[in-house]
Amino acid sequence: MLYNPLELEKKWQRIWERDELFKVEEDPSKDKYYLLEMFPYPSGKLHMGHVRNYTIGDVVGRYKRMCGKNVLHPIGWDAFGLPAENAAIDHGTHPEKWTYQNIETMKSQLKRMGFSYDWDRELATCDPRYYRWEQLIFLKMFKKGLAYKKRTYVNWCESCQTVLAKEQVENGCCWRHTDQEVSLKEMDSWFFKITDYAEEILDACDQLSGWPERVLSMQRNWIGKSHGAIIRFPLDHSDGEVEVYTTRQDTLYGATFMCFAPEHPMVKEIIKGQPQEAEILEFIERTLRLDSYVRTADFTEKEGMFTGRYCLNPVTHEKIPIYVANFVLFDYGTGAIMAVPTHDQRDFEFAKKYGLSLRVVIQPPGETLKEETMTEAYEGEGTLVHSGSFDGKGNLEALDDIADYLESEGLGHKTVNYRLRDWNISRQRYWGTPIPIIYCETCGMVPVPEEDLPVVLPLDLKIGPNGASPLPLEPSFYEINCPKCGGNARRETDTMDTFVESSWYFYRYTCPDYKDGPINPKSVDYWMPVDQYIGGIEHAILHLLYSRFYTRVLRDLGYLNLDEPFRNLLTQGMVCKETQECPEHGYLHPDEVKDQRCVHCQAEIITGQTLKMSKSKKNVVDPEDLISRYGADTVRVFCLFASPPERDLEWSDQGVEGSYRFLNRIWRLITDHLEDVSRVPSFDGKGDLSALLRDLHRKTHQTIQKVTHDIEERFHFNTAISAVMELVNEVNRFLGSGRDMGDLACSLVREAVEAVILLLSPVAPHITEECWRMLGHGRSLMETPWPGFQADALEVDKKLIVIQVNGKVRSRIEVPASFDQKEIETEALKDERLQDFIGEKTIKRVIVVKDKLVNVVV
RNA sequence: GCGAGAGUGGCGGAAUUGGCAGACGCGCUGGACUUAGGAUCCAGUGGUAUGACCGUAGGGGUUCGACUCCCCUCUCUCGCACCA
Repeated sequence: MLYNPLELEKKWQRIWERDELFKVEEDPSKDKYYLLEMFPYPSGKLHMGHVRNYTIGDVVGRYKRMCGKNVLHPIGWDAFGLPAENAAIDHGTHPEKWTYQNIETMKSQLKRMGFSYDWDRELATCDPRYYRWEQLIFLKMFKKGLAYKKRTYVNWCESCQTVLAKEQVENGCCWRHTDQEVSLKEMDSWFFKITDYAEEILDACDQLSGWPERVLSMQRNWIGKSHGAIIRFPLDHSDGEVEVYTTRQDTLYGATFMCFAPEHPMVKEIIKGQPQEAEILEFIERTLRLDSYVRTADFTEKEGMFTGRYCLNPVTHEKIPIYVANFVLFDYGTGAIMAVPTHDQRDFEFAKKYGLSLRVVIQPPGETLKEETMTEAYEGEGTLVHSGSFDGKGNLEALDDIADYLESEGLGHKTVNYRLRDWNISRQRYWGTPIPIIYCETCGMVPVPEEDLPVVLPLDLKIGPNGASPLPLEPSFYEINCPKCGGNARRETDTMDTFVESSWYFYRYTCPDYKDGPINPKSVDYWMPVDQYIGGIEHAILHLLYSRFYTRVLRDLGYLNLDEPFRNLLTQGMVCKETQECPEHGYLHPDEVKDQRCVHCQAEIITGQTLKMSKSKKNVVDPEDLISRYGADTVRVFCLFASPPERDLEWSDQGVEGSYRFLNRIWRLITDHLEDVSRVPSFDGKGDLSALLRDLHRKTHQTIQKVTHDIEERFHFNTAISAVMELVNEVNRFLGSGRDMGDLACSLVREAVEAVILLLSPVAPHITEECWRMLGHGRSLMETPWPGFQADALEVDKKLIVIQVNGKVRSRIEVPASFDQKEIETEALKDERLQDFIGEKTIKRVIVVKDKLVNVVV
């Protein structure tokens, strides 16, 4: 009988579905285990990244189930988003149709992989039954001031035709369109007040012991907490004042000028009527037109313009000039800085360029700096000078003293600053959750009454050829009467960032049909937090930060009693593959290469770098092709065997073949010896075993121990699989040794074979299920307990002792297991090979490591 | 520049409370079976001057003993970066 994965996998998938083996209910009598993989965007079909992510999860899920846990393992669809609209523009398909077609395709692919999802909990975020709750949460946030609207400079992506959050800008470009530079645009946008939770989210990082340090450090970095002071500088020409934020209040006496960010609203006020007003406005406009990457790049020179106005240094009372400068960031601190050219390199360069004055206020130890001779700023520690009553103090201790002084004089105060900005959630897009707000001509901004939810996204609209959202052009959507006064009103036509949907979907999985609110408290109490979350590192900031924020919002709205959603996080590595290039035709798809030549022009191909699989590099492998060639089990085995999950996986067609061969070996092992093995029960632990049988018995239990440890403690499936391979090799050796196969021998082989099946079943569920039934078992492996190992089976009667001379291995001896240290030493010193090495030399010392080695120092 | 992680055969990777470096797999070599072999099985496979030698990016150190701990250097990956 040949191994026919396609037929056999289909059969078991049908049976699992028929018997509803993946369904799960709340059961207070059982330990719950919430296993979650990041839900996919329904982009068309599954790619290898999905397959790897979901395979890792499925192994954990099946393993935990066999260990007796009540496992929640849901899946759904992150179904709003721009690609659906792009498809609509390109192919004229409506986003809804496109999305649901993709869901159908990908769902059947997931099923073909044999993943153990509870499909009854499936959700799609573009379904009004989902997003209506998101709108309700929005309204509650709005009422608490956690959602607010403001006019400000925002990041605009021309390709997306929409605004982006700060987190969605990478190197000055859009996170989706990595070659589309983001520009600044002044407009009204909705924000979530994530900054209110900055401190809490940052603090809680220390408690997330189940998260990779890498992710935590990225989050801490992103929040960017710093300690400093706000200092107020009075304007010279009016009663106004300018606030600056600094972490270096110790250098305040050396502040000889001030710089505004070009966006700062005060600039326009103070230059009004100045002779250089027009010129400055032109400079501001020119600077803001630059995309943020160019503006902040290393090669961009620091530039500024004098505003014609002065302010007063609050401690020296000197008049200092006010500049507008391109390098000052509007959205950090107060958007204005005090410049201390002697102790800040950027300020130094700026001062030199524009001939501004310098004053040293920190002298380094054993050196005296002079303004006229300085060639760069001194940013180190030292003693304060020219700093009034603070002269002579160390600059670090003066940090606090000066801040206290400012506070007592009413000139400023200590403060903590964060780099994190509020989350801009407005999107000028169609395929998203409508923001439930109405603008009334008389009442102003009015929230949609809760009983009117959901604000349904109309599905009968066509996206224009320029890609812009049809919502602002559709009177039947935006024309509405004010719910308060009944007068003329207009709906908000922005939709929400799709990251809002993914910030709470894992709560909805616990109660997908709950009708009385977004979250059923009973279900959430039972299932949350997520015990294991698995996904790509690319969400280290975006999705994971937003989810941590949203959890706190939901908590403070009274929906849950929880601070952190994800107890343990596993960030799996990327799936990579060699690129192949033709000098003529560029990157080539594997199908376009034959015998190392380009199929179009016969040119020899160049093998390029190993990079993340991507359509643009054409170094992709279609999971569908693999499944129909080898079956899902082979794909699963390879994904896990090739590397540990957190590392990148390098694709290897030959490695896949190897995994397929391994499953074939198991298949033959069982089918070839089925008669022998099925006529006896598995070894019951009774009876005297010969040394050979005891070795096999021991290997079986060692393997159970190792596989359990590798999965349970560290998710190292690659070593778990190799341990099973070793056991298979051992059984084959045993069977090939031509021994007489008595009942006892058969029962031990059966024990070993059953261990192979059980241990491998989370990884390759189909073939193992088939083998399990062949051995006469009636129930699914999913309902079979995970095997335990017997400690007495691990016992050995002889131990191998390594003998070293001066730390180098020179010999090995076997001693009875009962030997103690002294006996081992005596026995080792008798060893002939050792004696040869020692020769005439005198033994200085002998180190004995119990049960392991003897090191003789001569 | 700051922060995090990594560097082991031809390749993917094993080995971490310091104790036989290279498990397992791929590839390769030889053999068996065969009309055939790109199936299967068996044997071998870090280097080498074949030594009792060398070898875990390089250099130092601690130790009886270091892939593992400490110091320095190099390389690579990722994140942040004119953050005041």
